[in-house]
Amino acid sequence: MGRKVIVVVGATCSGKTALGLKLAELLNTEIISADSRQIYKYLNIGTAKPNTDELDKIKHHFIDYLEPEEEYNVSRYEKEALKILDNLNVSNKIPIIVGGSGLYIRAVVDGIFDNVETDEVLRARLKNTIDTYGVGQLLEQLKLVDPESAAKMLPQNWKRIIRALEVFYLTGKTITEWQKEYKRNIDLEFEIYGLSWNRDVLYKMIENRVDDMINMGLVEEVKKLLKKGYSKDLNSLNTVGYKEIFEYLDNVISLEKAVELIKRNTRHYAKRQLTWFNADKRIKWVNVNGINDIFRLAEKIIMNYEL
RNA sequence: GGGCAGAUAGCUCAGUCGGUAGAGCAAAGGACUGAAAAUCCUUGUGUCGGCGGUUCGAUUCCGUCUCUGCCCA
Repeated sequence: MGRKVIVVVGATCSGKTALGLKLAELLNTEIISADSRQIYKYLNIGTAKPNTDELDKIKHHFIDYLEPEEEYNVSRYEKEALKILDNLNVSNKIPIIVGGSGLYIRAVVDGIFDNVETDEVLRARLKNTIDTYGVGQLLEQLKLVDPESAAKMLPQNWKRIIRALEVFYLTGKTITEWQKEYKRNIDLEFEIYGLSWNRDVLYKMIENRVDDMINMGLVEEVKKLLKKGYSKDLNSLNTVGYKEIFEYLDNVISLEKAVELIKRNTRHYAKRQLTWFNADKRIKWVNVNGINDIFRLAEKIIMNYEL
């Protein structure tokens, strides 16, 4: 029987942070964030990052971990997260993973095939093919070598197509085959808890939180990022709450419209998260309807662990 | 008080030369293996404002009423 790891998932705004903090406090342990945006420095208000008090009180990993211009990927996340899980095990602490980035969670829980590194030269060449002949050319190539993954690819996802071809050209084996073969051997047992809210209530909370973000100075935060010289084309800034404010600052839309769009896009995001997590049958869903439910849940969860 | 224009899906509107209707947005469902807060796919039945009339048949034409907006008094 492996070492236990507690995982907290759920839609944005569902109280994951609160539950994680409570659990970490009760179990005297640390939090491993699985959030592809809170991982970046200077994205605070718009990502609903834990505040400085909370970060001082409980040690958080992968918060303020990257500069906004840094490229990152799930495979790196998996490796680095596993290292932290090891360290915590050594010091006899039960790790708590908290986050809404489904792919990151999956990478840690199930692993992600990592036999094929990236090859920037090859990528550049493939990108060149796209620029000259269009993405259809690459999709045709992929159809020939790996029809199974080609069938799932859409032309708009050219980065995914490049990745699939990259894997094939570097190894002579398709990404589909690699995925099927992939098996990871780690001695960890993940307990995944999902926070479930009535959809209408969740949406209402999302809307309130967006209003709060504006009151807390989201527009100023975005202006500061621009002043620091960060481009809005950065992946880190292709984020709900930031891209809409860029539009407002460029006078494309009004602030009112930007707020409305942030609310809608956050709802859409929450829905995508739920679709993702609902597919994972290992998740233990807990209905909650307020912060007290979350504290009660924390108490209940820790009863399963000897202190 | 008079005139004009509206009233159709949760919202904004289109349309039916009379055979009970369709777009965008919202919403819902889904996919996802090195961008993942990303990137995509699928889904449109609603007393066509109420009541009468004409008609085989009215959401569509006519009358009337109600409501909304604008204009004139």
